[in-house]
Amino acid sequence: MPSDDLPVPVFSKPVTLRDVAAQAGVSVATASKALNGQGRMTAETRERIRETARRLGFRPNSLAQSLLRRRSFTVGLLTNDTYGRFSLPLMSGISDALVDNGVSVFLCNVEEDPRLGQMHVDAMLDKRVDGIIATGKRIDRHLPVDLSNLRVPVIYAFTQPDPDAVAFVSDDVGGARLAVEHFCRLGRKRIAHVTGPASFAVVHARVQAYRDVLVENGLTVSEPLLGSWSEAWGHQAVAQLFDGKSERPDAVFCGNDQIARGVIDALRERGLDVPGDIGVIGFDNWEIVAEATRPPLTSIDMNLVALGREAGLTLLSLVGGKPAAPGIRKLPCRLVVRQSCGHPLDG
Amino acid sequence: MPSDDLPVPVFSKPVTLRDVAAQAGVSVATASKALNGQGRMTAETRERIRETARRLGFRPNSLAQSLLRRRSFTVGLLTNDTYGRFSLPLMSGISDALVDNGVSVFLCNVEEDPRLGQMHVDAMLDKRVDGIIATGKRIDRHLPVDLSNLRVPVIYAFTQPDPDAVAFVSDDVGGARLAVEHFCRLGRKRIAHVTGPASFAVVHARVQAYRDVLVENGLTVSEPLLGSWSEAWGHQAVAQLFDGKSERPDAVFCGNDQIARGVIDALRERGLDVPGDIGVIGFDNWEIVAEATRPPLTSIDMNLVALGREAGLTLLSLVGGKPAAPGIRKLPCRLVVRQSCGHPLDG
DNA sequence: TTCATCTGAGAAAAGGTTTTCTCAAACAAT
DNA sequence: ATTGTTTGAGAAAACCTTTTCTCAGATGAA
Repeated sequence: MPSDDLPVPVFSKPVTLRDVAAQAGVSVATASKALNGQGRMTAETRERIRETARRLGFRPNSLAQSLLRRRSFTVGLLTNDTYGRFSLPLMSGISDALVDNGVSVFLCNVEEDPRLGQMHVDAMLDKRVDGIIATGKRIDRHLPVDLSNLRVPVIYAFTQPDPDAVAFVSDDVGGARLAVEHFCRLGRKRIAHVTGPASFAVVHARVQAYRDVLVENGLTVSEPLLGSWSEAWGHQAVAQLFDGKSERPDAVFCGNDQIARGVIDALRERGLDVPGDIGVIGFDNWEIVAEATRPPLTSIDMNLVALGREAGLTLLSLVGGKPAAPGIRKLPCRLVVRQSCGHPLDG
Repeated sequence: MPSDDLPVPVFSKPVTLRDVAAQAGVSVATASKALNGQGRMTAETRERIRETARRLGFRPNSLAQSLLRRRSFTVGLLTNDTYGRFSLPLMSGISDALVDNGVSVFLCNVEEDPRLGQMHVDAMLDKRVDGIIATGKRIDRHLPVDLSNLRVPVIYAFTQPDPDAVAFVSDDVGGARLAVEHFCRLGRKRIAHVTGPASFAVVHARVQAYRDVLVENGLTVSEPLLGSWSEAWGHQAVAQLFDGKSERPDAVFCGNDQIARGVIDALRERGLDVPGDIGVIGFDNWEIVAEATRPPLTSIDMNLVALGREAGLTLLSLVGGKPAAPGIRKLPCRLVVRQSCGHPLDG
């Protein structure tokens, strides 16, 4: 027994407003108004049209709507970080903020290629995106694209912004302070800093914060060890720290979680106990690393999902016509305590 | 001295074909034909229109074009893997294939939420995507969306497909064979297998391949150790392998790189040399893990970028009207030799 | 009855492009 | 001089929806 009142799936051509109007015996204008709650008509007419639309499985063609409204409910997301540790949570936050508002996201990877970047920006503009978000894997490098003087609003998230643009980045200085201050609170006295290469702006920012906190707490500042962002460097750094030339640290603040992992492994190999003898704090809170470390790694989380969400929401308000003050907004990091930093020491 | 012949950036409204036509003193129809190389007109007229368009910085409105052509040069990419190890290289390959053909990608994360999934699929269809690609983080699980009987072609990549759909997955059996056969070629005799939980289909597929290769080579098959996908399990597994109850292995094939790393660390802690005493091969070739392992990890790469590219190209040909045989295509893995598997043994 | 107001609904324009159809002018052939 | 063909270019329809304008009929007041 065929059930005639089930919505019939449409296989061939999509059903248009014209179809609905014809079925309901009204004009397309009336049909449109009925479905959008606009215009004046009898409740009976409106309901009949709505019912017809429902029965036919009508869905308005966004292309036609966008063409008319000059608003596509679509934004472009540029990145140069395909495999990225940072851009993924970022993008997750951005998507969250946008899809909740019915906005779709064009994802474009521009690599390091200006030609590719220009191509993508042009394509986005041609497709009439409502706005563009630029994200990257480094806070101190530009994407290889020129986003100044576009016809749509632009937001930068975790990448070097143009002057006078609206941008969101993590507060690296604050994050570094969180880590070092936590060590101070725990009673550690000789806090070392092992971090990445000097070519990164964040390295200098965090080093400065590290120094500041030590001075504020009346502790002696030892020279930070700059290297690469790798586990191998963490190993090496431990060798340097324990070469006997200087006083042994009782805590190490690391520039990222991979370095921290290298440090912890090297310490264990030397028979030193973490956190008993030496506390370790990492940076990035990359769970896959932080949780595999023995003991699990205390780390600084840059709240990238929240940062992305903030960027998305701000873009939407910009698109909606609300102005936003240009400038760089730094969003706070948070300390995620696991076991590698230890408990308060006695005394 | 102002240079009048520089292209003037357009700040306000986008310039339309109508503007170009007016400036060039022709009708929009003629202008359209001139720019698209269609119709008949004097070379002079065509060039004048082209020059005018160039000068005005004209770019056709994709929305209008798509509306008319019923083709948007846009595809939707569904995933349930926001942070994923697997979906990222996959997406990178897909994007590659598509952007080279001028197609933009809507990225949609559907999490595990069928309501969200339906929302995204509807939005894509409303925006008249030319096709949809579904990717996931697991080969043996469906995305929480129904993609059957859509009006556009659908391709599955690295996720459980609907019956009769076109799908691409990695050849896990082949990959496992590559690893175990490599050990055999190197002269290893007692090859163990440490892998993930039984709830994963790939675990069984690889176990079977592992057994087959051992039998084919006349080696004794020891019971594979099933656990979790973590480093910690790798550690534990080594404890089991060396509990003295059974003969010690001289090689371990691991279900992923994290397990392999745990295995190698545990072996080193027991004073065993990798690859001297025991060879280790991982799976996934996650460079960040494989290269940080000491010694660097030999691993099986699933060629996910290539898989993604293949999926993208196939979708395009489907969109172009060329039929594709339904079914699951398995793409080969490859062995990436680093140091943990060792060199051929004497004898 | 006449005028004003209100009501329900359709006609038409707009958004920007592509494509088919039409047409006048120029030219060649008879 | 008449007919047929080619050429260059414009008019108009189409894609689908939204919105403004228009209008006939109904209602109410004078």
